[in-house]
Amino acid sequence: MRMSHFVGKQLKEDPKDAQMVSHKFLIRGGYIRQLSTGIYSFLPLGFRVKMKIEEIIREEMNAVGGQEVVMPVVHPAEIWKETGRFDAIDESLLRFKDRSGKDHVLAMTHEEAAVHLIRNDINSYKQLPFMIYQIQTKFRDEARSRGGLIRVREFTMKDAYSFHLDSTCLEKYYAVMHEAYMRIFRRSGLKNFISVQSDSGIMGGGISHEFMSVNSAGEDTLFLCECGYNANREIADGRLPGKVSHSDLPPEEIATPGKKTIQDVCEYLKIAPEETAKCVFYTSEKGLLLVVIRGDREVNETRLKAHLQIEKLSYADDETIRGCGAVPGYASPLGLDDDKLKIVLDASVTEGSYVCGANKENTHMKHFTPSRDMKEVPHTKASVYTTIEGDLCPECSKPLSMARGIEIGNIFQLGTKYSAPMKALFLDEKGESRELIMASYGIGVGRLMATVIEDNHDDYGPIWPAAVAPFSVHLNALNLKEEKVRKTAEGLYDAFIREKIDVLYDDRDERPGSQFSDADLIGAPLRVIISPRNLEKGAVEIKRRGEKESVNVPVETALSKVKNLLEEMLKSAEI
RNA sequence: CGGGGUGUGGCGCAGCCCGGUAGCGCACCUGCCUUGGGAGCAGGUGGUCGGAGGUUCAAAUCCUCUCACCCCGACCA
Repeated sequence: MRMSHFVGKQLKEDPKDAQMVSHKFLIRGGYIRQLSTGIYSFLPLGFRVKMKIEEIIREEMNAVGGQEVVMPVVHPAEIWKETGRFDAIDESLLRFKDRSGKDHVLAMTHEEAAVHLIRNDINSYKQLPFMIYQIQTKFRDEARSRGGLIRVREFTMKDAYSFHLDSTCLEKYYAVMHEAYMRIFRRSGLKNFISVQSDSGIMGGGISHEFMSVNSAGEDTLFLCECGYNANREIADGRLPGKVSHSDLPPEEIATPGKKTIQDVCEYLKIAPEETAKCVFYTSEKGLLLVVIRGDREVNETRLKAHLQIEKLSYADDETIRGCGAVPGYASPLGLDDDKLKIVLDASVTEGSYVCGANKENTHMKHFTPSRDMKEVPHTKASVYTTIEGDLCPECSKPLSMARGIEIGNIFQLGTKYSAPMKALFLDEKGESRELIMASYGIGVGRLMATVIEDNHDDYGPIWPAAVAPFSVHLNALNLKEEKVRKTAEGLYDAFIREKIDVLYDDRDERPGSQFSDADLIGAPLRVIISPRNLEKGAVEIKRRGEKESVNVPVETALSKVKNLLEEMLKSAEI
């Protein structure tokens, strides 16, 4: 490609909107342009990178038996009603009517469409297992998009769906996909990524993993251990460090006038928050809930929902709290109207003694010892506190460290969550009708592209790994007015094209500084420079993006040298 | 959805407080000159100042409403 006619200009200044490095370079480099909040066009440069990434994904999906399909972006509401998600999902599912008034949605994911696609086609266990995948546009009406391609509303996603006859088969394939994902991210050039256990939320069923690029600008909070335990904050199960103090004394009331918050109580009584227990009231579709948790800890609502199998959770108001006999600000799990609420005793307070509310205005109680005092009170035990840095690894008991991450992919074991309501059945060996067992696997292509920049850049622009670079070679001709320069450059350009090497030829009569700056933003792994200075010695210069040193080679050997270097770079990326 | 902020040529901004009919840098066009890290000189093109209404002899500037976009938070299949 000749740069003189290449669409997508490189910008000198950072766009005002951008905070993240990848966002700045994607705009400045001429990769993408924003059309609306969270909605972007891809310029030729961005499209090329996107295609390269998609090709890696395609290869890896095909390598594990994937069969590529295309599914619609516009779905009739019916299939989403079959699974109940039409009503269950919030406004992020964009709903609209067609001319006849029929409800439709813009697909945010394709479980329903995939099941619909195969349910009449699959009827025997002999056809199982199999996997289909798509690389397509999806839409989620995110409450808040940000960070360029990191969090958008319209995006390209690779989604795969596998179908199995039993959970053994599913688990086996799930592990195969996990490996394929690791290869995809490695080949794309990510430097620091991990898979973490995650919550499956509305998606579904059982075990799930998120693939996270560790990045301080990431949106997710992760807890990591050197033993290999990695978990998203939503599912992390760090153990509490330190000893608990235990008292054999009976509960004893203590006046705490006007002290309603943990902080106030602690200052007043001169104790630490971890010596208190607090009562957190929630309303849910299963009624009023009370979580008794250590004063310094927060309730992890994701874990609470998962534990109680509920979907909706919100803080209860004071009036509701009084309704079960509790006094807001001074609440205690003791002496409540037990059939009006469900009490959850969090693992942070199952042992030890605490200061807790006394269910009386302006009064708390000391020596509250749940293991003893809760014996007569109906309750369930659960671990629903939020893990913090320094908690101990649930697997090896070393302290956990905290990190931020960008979610670049996820895999879910769905079970029969979709196949059951959508009646995707097959006949097993015994001739009995059974529901298909499913899993789904997603990768955000644009987000992955941005993350590759986050992991591979310097102050001047992206340093694309050869496997995903928009061009392999950036050919600079310094001073085109010199006939010799022009001839050599044109000759090499033609040679690269003949050899099917992706080359971007800067044939503009720009000064060297401008050419180099633009080349840095475009980030091709190899730069070939033709200049009067070098040509006097019959040489052209070859330089790797991101490295200071360059080599001069005779004009005649430039082509083969470039070919060798590219091969070498690609090989080192294939692991 | 809550809090904060910004809208003025393609991009980045000044002008607004204190009303008088739009300016700077970059980019772009022409010419000269220059060629190893975003040169220089000269001359140009391009904007109903996000939109609507109002106040006024006069509005980018003051008032009201509205839309868009950004940041923090909530949410996130």
